[in-house]
Amino acid sequence: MYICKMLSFTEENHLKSIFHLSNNGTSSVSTNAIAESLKTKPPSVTDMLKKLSEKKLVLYKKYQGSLLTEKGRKMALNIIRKHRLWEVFLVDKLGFNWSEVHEVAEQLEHIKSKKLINELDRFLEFPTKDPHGDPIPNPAGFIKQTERFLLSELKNGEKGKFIGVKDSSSAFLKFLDKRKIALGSNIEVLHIEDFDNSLHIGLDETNLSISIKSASNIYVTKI
Amino acid sequence: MYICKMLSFTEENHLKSIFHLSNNGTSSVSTNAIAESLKTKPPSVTDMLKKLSEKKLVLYKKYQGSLLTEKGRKMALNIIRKHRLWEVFLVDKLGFNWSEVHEVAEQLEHIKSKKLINELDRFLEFPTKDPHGDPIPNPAGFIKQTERFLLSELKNGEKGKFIGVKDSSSAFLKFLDKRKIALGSNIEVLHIEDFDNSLHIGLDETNLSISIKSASNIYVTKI
DNA sequence: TGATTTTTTTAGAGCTATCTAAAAATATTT
DNA sequence: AAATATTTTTAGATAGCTCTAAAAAAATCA
Repeated sequence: MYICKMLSFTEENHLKSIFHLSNNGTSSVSTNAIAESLKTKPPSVTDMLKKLSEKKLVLYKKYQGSLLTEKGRKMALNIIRKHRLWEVFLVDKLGFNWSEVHEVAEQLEHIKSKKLINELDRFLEFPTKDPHGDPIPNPAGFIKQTERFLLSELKNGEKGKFIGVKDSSSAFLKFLDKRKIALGSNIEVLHIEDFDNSLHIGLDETNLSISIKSASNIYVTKI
Repeated sequence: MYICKMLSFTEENHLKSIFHLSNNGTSSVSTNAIAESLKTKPPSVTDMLKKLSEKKLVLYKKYQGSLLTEKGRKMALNIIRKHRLWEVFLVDKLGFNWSEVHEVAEQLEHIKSKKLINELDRFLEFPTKDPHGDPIPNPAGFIKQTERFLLSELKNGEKGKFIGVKDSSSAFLKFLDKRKIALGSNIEVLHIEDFDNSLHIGLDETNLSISIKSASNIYVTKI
């Protein structure tokens, strides 16, 4: 029988980090990038890459960056599935704000119990998106991406529906809250300022200006 | 400001173990007993006791056993509070059987987030007992014990209400399930067998026999 | 009480995960 | 292409938690 030995928190975090840095596991990732994203140092990452490579979760060749294997990608997606389901739980059931859930979900995602996560999924009525608009992988590790654009990519006069954020830092989410920009909002690009590329946008019944930096963190579907 | 440095899983498990082995933190506990309950070896426990003693969570003197300080007792109760609230969640919301929750709750109890546990408490509507009938400490670490007896202590003809189990091993809980002995059941001692001390009991509309060993694992209130 | 057994601690080692400093490989610039 | 800069790895150290084997203390027994 095939036994998938249990991974440590650290191993799981590395897999997740590689996944996020690699276009959903499709491209290869540098050691430094992983270290930065995990707030650790490159030598620690090198050690871990060797270990994950032995476990056939990562393809690793010295100095050549690292790439998830199919098995590693599946494990990463499983952790992400857990993370996002817990985020839904925290917001929908416990009344957390979307800016507060990440830290707690980082802990909850490491709980090991198939039954727990499947029952949680059912309890939440099989959600497909987390509170930030990110898709929730199914138990087999399949993830459905809808075609999306950054708000900053839209041209004058184009309309989009706000479906997710790129950077889900607490600061940015609170920024959006303050301006009443919520998932599902319809946004129209009314004018793009030549001087600083800031956008004047129509949001529901009101108008406001946001910087190019903010617009580059907002995902929309064109409508 | 007073900062309570975060404890590791291992430290938390030791505190919890000492609490359970010490009549709710009132008496002192032997090193071997702790090692046995944590399925670890005595030298590991000795090391940990020194550490917890430095943190003022345990009173420890070489060869003299160990006793929780008030601070240590509070921390243990907080972990137990989390454990039991999660058990309620698993049974009431996710449909787990009471025999399946322990292992998962052992993981969930270590999640660090005050907000999480307080909101969970509210979401569960402030339960006072876990699925095995054990009381849930309040956020301040206060725990309410109802007067209880072992079924084996009851005399012929006495009646009790089943309110909890002493040993909540999965095997014993399944044993109770099979016999339809559930929390809240009313039990009457009809006869105590001289030969092997087994009990003939009345349970709701039926009668059955259980061994003295089983009866010594069942807590009741007299009615 | 003296001998024996049990409990507990010390000593020393291994494993994981982390780090810093220095060396090696790769990438960039001139 | 050579010099320089950056990235990555190696080497060696530290900290937490675990173990076994042996020593020390306490408890039990005869």
